[in-house]
Amino acid sequence: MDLFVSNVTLRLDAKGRVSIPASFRSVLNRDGFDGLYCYPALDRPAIDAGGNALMSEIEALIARFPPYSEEREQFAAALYGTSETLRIDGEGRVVLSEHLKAHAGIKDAVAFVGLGQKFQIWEPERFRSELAEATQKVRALKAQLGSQSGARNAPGARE
Amino acid sequence: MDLFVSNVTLRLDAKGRVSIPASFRSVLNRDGFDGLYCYPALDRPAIDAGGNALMSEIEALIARFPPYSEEREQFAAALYGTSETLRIDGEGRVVLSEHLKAHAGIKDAVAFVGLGQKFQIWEPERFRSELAEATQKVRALKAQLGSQSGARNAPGARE
DNA sequence: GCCGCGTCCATTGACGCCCATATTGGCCCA
DNA sequence: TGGGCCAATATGGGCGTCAATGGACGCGGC
Repeated sequence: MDLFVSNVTLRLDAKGRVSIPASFRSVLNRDGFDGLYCYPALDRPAIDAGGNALMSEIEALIARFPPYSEEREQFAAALYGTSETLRIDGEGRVVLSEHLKAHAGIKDAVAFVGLGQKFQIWEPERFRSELAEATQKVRALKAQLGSQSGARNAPGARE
Repeated sequence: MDLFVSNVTLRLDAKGRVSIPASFRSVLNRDGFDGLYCYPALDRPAIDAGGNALMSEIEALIARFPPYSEEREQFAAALYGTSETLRIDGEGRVVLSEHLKAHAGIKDAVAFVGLGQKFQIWEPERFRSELAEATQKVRALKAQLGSQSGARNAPGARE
């Protein structure tokens, strides 16, 4: 398995530590990255996290803009400038910075959500509502695809 | 055989384990995927399950959206975020998570239903009524088609 | 010093893995 | 063609290991 999938909710202990789910850790290990690369998600109260794959993605995104262009500088600042590399302890735990926790509204528990190439860290309650909203959108798209292609479901549509 | 077909009902044991039908397992083996990829079906109380073929479908669906777009993030959360890869033990059994069981209303038995590229897992009673309803629709459709060409029974129909 | 952080150790509960049994269904042979 | 043998599937249970969590110790730095 080389993708982040599923979601789990785990609690922070008194020292602010939280275990990274074992399945996510194994993906990170395979990816070969010592630590956890993360930054506040651009347009939502969550933390984006991942390893080398995520860093490459960001690099590619920024490389689309010409060097020294305004957009490039802004993207670089927004992504690189706010990112952190968290240390993972012997038990597979990390300590989120105050800045990250504030951005996501995290208090004493977090939800780890697999997104394929990366994963996000949410305050559990906020994730619940986000998920409900997202599910509605997917349903709408599926309905759209279904009506376009007649009785047959389009490839990729859920039943 | 590289498609999931037919349906079987099996019981969960005291530890919540349930055998995957041997015919389904052989398809999964051919597909080359160690484990069972599954997620709650979008608009019905069932669990979608499969191997690499199913994962590719999801991947293709998400790839429609550009990286870092809001839609992509939401789709990834709704699809990858709710997926799980279940481990298959030496006897070909899996343990369904509480979340999955809750979605499908599963208690102590499940019905495995082949759908070609993937299969679904239902609470047996619910599947019976779903099947009855589907049969009605197929009958109605068949009546509409009347004596047209080869309007034989549609695949999956029960007389 | 005191506080924060990093490393190490302990507990407990879940889960993976192994072995045992049964019941089904197919196959072979008379 | 019928009976019985065999194999594979479905199911039950025990046990060891690992993950998640909590806490202790020690080395810095402000």
